[in-house]
Amino acid sequence: MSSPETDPDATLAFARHDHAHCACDTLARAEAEAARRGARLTPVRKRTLEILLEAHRAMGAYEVLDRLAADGFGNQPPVAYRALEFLVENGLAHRVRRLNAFAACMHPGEDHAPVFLICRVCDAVAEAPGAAVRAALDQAAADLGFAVERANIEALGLCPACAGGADDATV
Amino acid sequence: MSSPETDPDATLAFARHDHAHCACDTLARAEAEAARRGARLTPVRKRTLEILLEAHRAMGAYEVLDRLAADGFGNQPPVAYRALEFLVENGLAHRVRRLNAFAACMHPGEDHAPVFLICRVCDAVAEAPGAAVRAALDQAAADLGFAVERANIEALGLCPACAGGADDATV
DNA sequence: CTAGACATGTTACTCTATCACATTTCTCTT
DNA sequence: AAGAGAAATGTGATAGAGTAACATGTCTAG
Repeated sequence: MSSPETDPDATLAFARHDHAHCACDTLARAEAEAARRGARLTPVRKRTLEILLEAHRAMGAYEVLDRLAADGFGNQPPVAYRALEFLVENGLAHRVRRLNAFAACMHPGEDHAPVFLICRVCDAVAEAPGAAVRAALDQAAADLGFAVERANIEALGLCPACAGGADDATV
Repeated sequence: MSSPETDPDATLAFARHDHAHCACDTLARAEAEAARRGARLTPVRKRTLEILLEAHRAMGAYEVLDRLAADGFGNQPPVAYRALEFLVENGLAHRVRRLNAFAACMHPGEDHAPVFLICRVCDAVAEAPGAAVRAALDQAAADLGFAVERANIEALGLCPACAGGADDATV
C-alpha cells in the first residue's frame, strides 16, 4: 500500500476541505444521532469515532486498536471490534470490506446508501451518495423476490487526480 | 453459520434447477471464454472451477484447498488462492467479500456486472443481473470524476423462501 | 439498594491471506 | 531441436483479520 496517511487530502473525499471543521461537525451530528436512537456513545465508542474522523480515511481495526490502547483503553482486538461494530450498527461508521477497514460515516442520521469509491493508485476512499444505486439494487433484488436489508457497494478505479495526471501507464 | 452444504437447492439461485446440467454447461462456456482470452486453464485452475461449480455455492478458500489437496494438488493456501485469483481475474469466478468466499461465475463471457444477494437466514447466495445497478454506480462515480473499473455489489437480506415462510420474528 | 442488563477487559484461539523461495513446465525464438 | 525467459506450481513460514469464552465492572430500573 502507499501511504494515504501522509496525504490526508486524498482521502474520503476527493475535494479539498477543512478537515478539522468537517470532523468536528460530523462528530456533533453523530452524537445527536446516537442520542436520538437511544444508543449509548460511551467513551471507547466516542473515541473510536473520533479516531476515524480525525484520520479521515479508512482504517483497519488493528490500527484503530493501537490508538485506543495509546489512549488508555484496552489493547486487545475485541475492544476495537466491539466499538467499530457498534458504530456500524448505529449508522455512525461504515465497513469497507474490500479494504478490511472502517470509515466514519460522513452523513450520520441522513438515511443514506453509501457507495465507496476506492482509488487503486493513491488508495483514497470517498463515500459517494448512492441513493440511485441502492434503488437500482433494490429493484434488481425484488425481481428475484429478494428483500435487501443492508448493502455493500464498493468500486475500485481511478480518482480524478490519478486519472488526470499520472495513470499507471508508462509515465 | 448454518449449513448451506446440506441444502444445495437454496444456493446461488433461489429457483430450483438441474445443477449437473447447469454446472457442465457453465464449465464449457468458461473453457471457451478462457480460450478466447488466451488464458491458460491449467489442471489446478480447471479443477478449482469445477469444485466451485459442483458445490454451486460460495466457498471459502480453505474449503476449496481441502478438495484440491484431496485431488492430489498442493495443500498450502497459495495453491487455492492463486487458482481462485486467476478465475476472478478472468471473469470465471467472483469473490464475495462479505463471506470471505468465492463462487463460480454463472455467466462467463457475457460482460456482466454481478450483484450478490445473500440471505441472512439460510445463507443462500444468488448472482443477480446488475447491469442497471452498475450503470447507476458508474453515474454516481462519474459525478465525482471517479472512473469505476471493478465493483463489488453485495446485499444482505431475505430470500423469497425465508421471507415467505419463517422470518426471524417470534415464530 | 439490589437484580439484571449492558459494557469492558483479557486470554486464547481460529480463520484468512500473503511473502519468499525452490522447482518445474510451458512457450517463444533462433 | 536447443535454450532462454516467462509462467505456473509446490512448500514453508508468517502476517493479518476476526471471534469465542469468561471475568469483571458499571449503569439503570424497579
